Amino acid sequence: MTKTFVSADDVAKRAGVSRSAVSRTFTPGASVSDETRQRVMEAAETLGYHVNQLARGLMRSETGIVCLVVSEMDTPYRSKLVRALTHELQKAGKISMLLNADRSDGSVDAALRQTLHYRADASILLSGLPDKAITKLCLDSGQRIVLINRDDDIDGPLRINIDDKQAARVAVSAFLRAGCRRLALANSDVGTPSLMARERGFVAAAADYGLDVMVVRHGNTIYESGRHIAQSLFARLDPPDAVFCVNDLMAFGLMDGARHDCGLRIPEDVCVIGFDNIEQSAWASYELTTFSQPVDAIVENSVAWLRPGNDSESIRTIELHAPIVWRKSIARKVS
Amino acid sequence: MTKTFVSADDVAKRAGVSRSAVSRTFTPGASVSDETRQRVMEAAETLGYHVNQLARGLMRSETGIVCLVVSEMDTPYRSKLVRALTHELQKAGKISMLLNADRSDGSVDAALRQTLHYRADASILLSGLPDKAITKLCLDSGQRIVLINRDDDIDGPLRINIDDKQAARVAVSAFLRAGCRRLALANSDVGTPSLMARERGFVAAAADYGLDVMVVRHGNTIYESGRHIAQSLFARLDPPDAVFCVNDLMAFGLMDGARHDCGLRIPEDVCVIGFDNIEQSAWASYELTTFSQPVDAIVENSVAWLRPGNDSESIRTIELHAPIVWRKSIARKVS
DNA sequence: AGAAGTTTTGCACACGCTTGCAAAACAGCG
DNA sequence: CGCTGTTTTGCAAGCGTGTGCAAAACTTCT
Repeated sequence: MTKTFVSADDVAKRAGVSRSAVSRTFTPGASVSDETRQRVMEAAETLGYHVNQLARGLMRSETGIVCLVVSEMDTPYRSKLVRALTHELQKAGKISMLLNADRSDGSVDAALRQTLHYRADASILLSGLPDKAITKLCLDSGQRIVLINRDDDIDGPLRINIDDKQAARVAVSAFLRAGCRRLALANSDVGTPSLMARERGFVAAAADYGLDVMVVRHGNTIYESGRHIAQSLFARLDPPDAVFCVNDLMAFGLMDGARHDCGLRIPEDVCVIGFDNIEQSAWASYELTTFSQPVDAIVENSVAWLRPGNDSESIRTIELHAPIVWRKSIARKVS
Repeated sequence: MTKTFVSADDVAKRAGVSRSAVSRTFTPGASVSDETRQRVMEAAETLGYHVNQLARGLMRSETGIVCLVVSEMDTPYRSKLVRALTHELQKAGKISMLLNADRSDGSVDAALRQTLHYRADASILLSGLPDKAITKLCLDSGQRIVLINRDDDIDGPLRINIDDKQAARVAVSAFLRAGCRRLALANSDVGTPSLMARERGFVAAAADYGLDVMVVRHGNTIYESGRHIAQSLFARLDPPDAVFCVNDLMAFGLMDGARHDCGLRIPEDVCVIGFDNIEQSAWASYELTTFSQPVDAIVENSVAWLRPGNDSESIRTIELHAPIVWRKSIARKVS
């Protein structure tokens, strides 16, 4: 347990130069002669020197730290997003702190506090909704905030949303073209803005065609809820012939429920559409028609917003399109 | 863009005390009277003060930062582990930095360098294998290192491994009891120590019973590879009646391939066992018998190792048991 | 009240870095 | 060689915190 980090002073001594020279060597664009840079680099290499970013962050206004606030990150869609975000952030020279906001109770706020403790340059929220006071505190501290799929009305953060309404409309028309008439919607009890937007959009679009929708909400936005909903939906005397699930996980549960619990065939007896287009949608057991989350665009926009020199005043909300991906969970009814 | 963080000085001025008093208020166990603590807390609250952990890390030897190095983190098993780790680390007062080691080429080394840049207290490696020189550098800097399922022979890190050999042996005996005799093993080309241990363990255990194993390796350790392997295995004149897949994702691919591409039934025509026990194993479409990764134990041991005051000299390797989880992908052959 | 013992408090230095500023070194030129 | 203009370099002052040390304040006891 020596716990001996090598400092710029050590390197300076070894290279026979001043500490400033070392600092400048590792500061892009600073004025150092090729010769000293060479010697510094050499000394740094043999000593194993690494700039202390904590100390650097103390002087500069940027720390290079970006916080990702996310709950239930082992969900396929979330983990995909987190992977893509960290990857892109690293490419942009940033480093990501992962803040788990799992315990529901005020945990997003606690996470944002950590964000302040570590003087993060920015925070990206994938889950939950922060308290306005804390959000304001972060913004006042010069932090940038990105809200992904959280439909907040606070001014200051960048909001990236999916056009859920539009997607829901496409879902309805897809069902109708396939000859379905008894529409159902499977949602969770969670009530996230985007989930509710999908539900409302679907119901409204159906209403435009004069159709009612059986809306069922249950539990969390997970597989088991979908399966549970299948059992209650297909026990009805007027069971649906088409179900729009607010995400893929619920869709898989619903499909498995329909097939294995209720003895139904998909798409012959019932058509299903999901949302997110996670890996599993393409698996042969599901072949789920679903809407593709524009992960790349989300990431790209988030990272671009963090780059200095973009006028933070101009854009505040970005709405992205989620295109439908056709697979085999929907097909024309033979009448 | 004010970028104005409030410092301990501001709080001190507001509360009418010295800056030391503020510092001590936020240092557990320091000597402050109840009255001043009260006043400091109040001032801090109204001003929105948050201790600068970067500066604190400069003085103390601990930064509270733990780095998680992981590639392909959207894999179900990995994301589950990352979620559990961050959760437990947060409970222990640590914060996790997520380092994406996706680009294969030396990216683990680059990640470990970041680890040094931010003076992390510890690093936990879930993927890849680091260069020995860099590992040594980290250790020399007083960092603790945990290698999960990387069977490295460097001395210094804590190594947490699964008893793959034992699991493989259980798999063989399960197949034999079910009446299977033509065993196969589906592996990827990746060649991770743990994957190879499963393969070798399975082949060796089968040999003990005088049985040969058809070993097939293909691509990455993912769904598609499993499906591909199914097609090649079941095209043989002596197709297997039991397949052990080195992870669940490959098992799902293999099952879907067997069922949807080759028209086989599971478990009637072929029995399957996987590894990891991820969410999807319990889904009705798969009902996969598999080995459960002891995620909680892995996390618990990792975090315990980071706690100060455990004698870092004593334990170096922990081998954990992965119990089998019985589901329906294996059943007695009717002979 | 005064002595002795216990908290509490403020000062000042250290941590490892960046950066403005002025001195030093260098290059170009007559 | 001296003059001017351009790099390069070292000094020193910060950045926001923790902490040893001695002075100050408070307690307790005779």
